[in-house]
Amino acid sequence: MYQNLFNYITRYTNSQLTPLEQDLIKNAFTPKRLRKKQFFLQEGDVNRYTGFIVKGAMRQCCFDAKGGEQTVNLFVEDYWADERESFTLLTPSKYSIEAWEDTDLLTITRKDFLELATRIPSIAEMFRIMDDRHAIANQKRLSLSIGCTAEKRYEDFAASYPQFINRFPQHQIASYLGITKETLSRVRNQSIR
Amino acid sequence: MYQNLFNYITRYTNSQLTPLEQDLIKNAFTPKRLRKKQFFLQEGDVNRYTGFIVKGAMRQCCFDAKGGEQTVNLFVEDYWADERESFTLLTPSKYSIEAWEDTDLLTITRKDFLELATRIPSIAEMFRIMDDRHAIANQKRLSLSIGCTAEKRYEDFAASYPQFINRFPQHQIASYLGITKETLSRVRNQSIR
DNA sequence: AAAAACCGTTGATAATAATCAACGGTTTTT
DNA sequence: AAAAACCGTTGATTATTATCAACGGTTTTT
Repeated sequence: MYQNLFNYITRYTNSQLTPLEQDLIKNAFTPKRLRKKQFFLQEGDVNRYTGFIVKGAMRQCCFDAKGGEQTVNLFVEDYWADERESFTLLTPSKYSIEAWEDTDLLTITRKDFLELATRIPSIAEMFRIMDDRHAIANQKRLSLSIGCTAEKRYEDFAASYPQFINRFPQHQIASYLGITKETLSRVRNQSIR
Repeated sequence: MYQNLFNYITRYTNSQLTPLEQDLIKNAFTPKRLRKKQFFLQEGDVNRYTGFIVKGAMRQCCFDAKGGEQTVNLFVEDYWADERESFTLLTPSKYSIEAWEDTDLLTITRKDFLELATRIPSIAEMFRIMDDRHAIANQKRLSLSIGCTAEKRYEDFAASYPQFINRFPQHQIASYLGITKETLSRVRNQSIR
């Protein structure tokens, strides 16, 4: 269960965790299991916990009055599932986070996570690197979104995140890309030819 | 010159800088002055310095073969001008950063900045808070971009960043929003009625 | 086992925004 | 002071994408 998280940290920071640090981490996180379609976070609630995904798939989304929904983020193994604004500022979340497969998580509050970072240098280092990569990936997604057609956006998505393609339905991927499911379907079928 | 930066740090962290810390900061940063249309960073170069904008306005942009250009970020006073990917990974930048007004900057390398953070707790704290806010703002920009029409995006932009409206030409703002200058012009003139 | 909900696809039509072109009014350069 | 470049606007046309509706084939629920 915890091995994935240990691997993740060492892979990010290029340094080993001591047995003592591993114990600290084990004590700080709480395992949680969700079934498909269960919510980790409900719109309007405060997102007190972030969750490291050991196994499974989740999405961040919101719903409007007329039955519509928008998917804004997708998560699989080795992702952290949280709504950054709510988790950071402890404000009510505008989004929900839903398990899309049966999912195993390791959860922790922001306060405990920050405290852990003061005790374990690797965790502090991991935070910095995660923020860097997150900012870089988001900037790229933004550039594609404001500068490219639906077709190019899907092309790039398929090349950059092949691990998402067969784990989420197309209408969620379409929404994530900012297009309708019909347009995505046409884009996919045209690019076969 | 440095007072704006000191104010910025104390405003972010809610804690004062000691005289010693202020001296450390003064020694770590190098002032730089740019005239309008001068480049702080050229596409293809490595972005070795980030710059705190004391006074002025800048934009991050790229140019294509056929004379076109795309503006992906706008900066004014109290912003940090850098291209995160190139600055972090020291890879050649896909973007340029150009002064759009005569601009005064305080510049520093990533290495020196990180080292400063180890000596001055307020700087480390500032990094964390900056990353949080940056991630939150970018997520919002992304949600608007994939979920809203040109009109809504401009509305939100005008409400959220009034300080940009009269300092950058409309065609750059249009590009930043992912629409053409003609569409922005029409959106603006329709919403008057 | 039957019913219901979900999913991806296709077609027809409508809305949105891009493109191309031209214009006067700036500002900048020479 | 004249020429050139830049800027925002408007009109006409085209391209892209959304919307609405319907369909068969799944999967899930009852």
